[in-house]
Amino acid sequence: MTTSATAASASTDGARTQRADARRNRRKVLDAARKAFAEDGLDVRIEKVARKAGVGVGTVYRHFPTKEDLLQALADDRFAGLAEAARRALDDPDAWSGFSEFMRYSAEVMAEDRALSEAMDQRPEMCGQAAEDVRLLEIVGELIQRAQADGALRADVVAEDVPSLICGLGRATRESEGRPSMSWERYLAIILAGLRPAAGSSLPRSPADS
Amino acid sequence: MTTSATAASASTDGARTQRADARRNRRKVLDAARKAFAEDGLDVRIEKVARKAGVGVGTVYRHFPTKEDLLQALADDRFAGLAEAARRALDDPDAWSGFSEFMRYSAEVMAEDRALSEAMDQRPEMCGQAAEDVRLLEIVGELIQRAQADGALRADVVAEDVPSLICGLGRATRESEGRPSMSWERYLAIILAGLRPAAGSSLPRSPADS
DNA sequence: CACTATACGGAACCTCGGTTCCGTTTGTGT
DNA sequence: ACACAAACGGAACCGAGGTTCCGTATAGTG
Repeated sequence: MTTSATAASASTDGARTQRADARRNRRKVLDAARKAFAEDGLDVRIEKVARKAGVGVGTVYRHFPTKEDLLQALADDRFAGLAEAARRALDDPDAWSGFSEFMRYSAEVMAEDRALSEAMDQRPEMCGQAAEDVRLLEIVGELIQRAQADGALRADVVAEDVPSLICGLGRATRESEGRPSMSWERYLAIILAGLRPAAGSSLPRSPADS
Repeated sequence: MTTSATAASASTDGARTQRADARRNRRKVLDAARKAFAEDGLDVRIEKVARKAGVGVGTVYRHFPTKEDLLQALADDRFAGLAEAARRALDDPDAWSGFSEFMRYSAEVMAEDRALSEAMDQRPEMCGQAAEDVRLLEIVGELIQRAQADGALRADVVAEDVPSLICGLGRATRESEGRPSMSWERYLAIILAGLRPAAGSSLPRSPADS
């Protein structure tokens, strides 16, 4: 079956025999889907994706048998990007700076992609799987431990918290789409501040007050 | 046409002539809807609401011409509750404590009601209207200013931030439904910590939050 | 107890959007 | 240039779920 008889072209063998335009269209669909999902969230119409890609719905479906499959492909992509960013962050000599840079990057991605944050609480398994595939939590875990070892990060933070926080951040931000004055950066700042170890360790509780 | 002739019973005149069981059913529907929406989010099936309420779909529709109307009623209710809580918080002699109690209350509501947080970013106008109706932002604004005057709250926080933060909090929390180990309280703590004035900026630390 | 307006239940209806199908077009090897 | 499999486009199909309709049951009244 694979590399069937007649099929020639051979080329890179590894590259499944596939017509050039097909490969091109796949790319176009993926790109259009990325934008469309980012704009409209989980319930974009396939037809809109097709239109944006300049192809027919049939074509979308040949490349991705199901809307869910398309979403999955997108998710895998995004998570791969996050994992990549997390790895880069590990190289930062300063643990806290690495961690917060990673948070910033993630927040930005989340804020720009409406479907991503929606998927995170409407398709937990899908995201879990995607994250698993790229070892995201392991890497983030390291990031966290390094920062905690430096005493730069609350001790009770766990790798699993990060997706939730980032996701909440994304959500919080979207609210502000209308009002350009409000940016996700402010929220990120608040959360990062909240993640520093409590001033007097444990909870900030002082006897006196003003 | 209106208040047609025959119609009697009068009673409180203000209370539209309405059969007793109708009133009872309306209540049942509303309660069932509250639970159903909270569990399944914006896309519960009306039929499920009906089943939970122990009535037929037709009945649901007599009381609420549209799913959207039902949602609106629920939203109004929730926002009224929040406004109420905010007013109570204003009575707290300690500004920060009042503010953080309000945040806690809101987070709890958000965490328990899946539809509410979904509505906040999928039906902005609806929520905006509901909040408007109960002057929510005004009250929260006061809450904030009081806390800021005490130097207990970051100076750059605005009333409009609260819904976003709370909403994000709700979202962040839902993620953890499966793993009971993770509670919204941790996230609330992080955000509250992040909302204190930046460490450097003088002013005595204020009292408890709990 | 009889009567009627009000409510009820739930089957039928309608719309929307994902998915399939098939006649047509196009890339690729000869 | 030719032939054919691969790929395409988009109309048609189908199930899901919101909404409507109408025959039946009931609260309220004389």
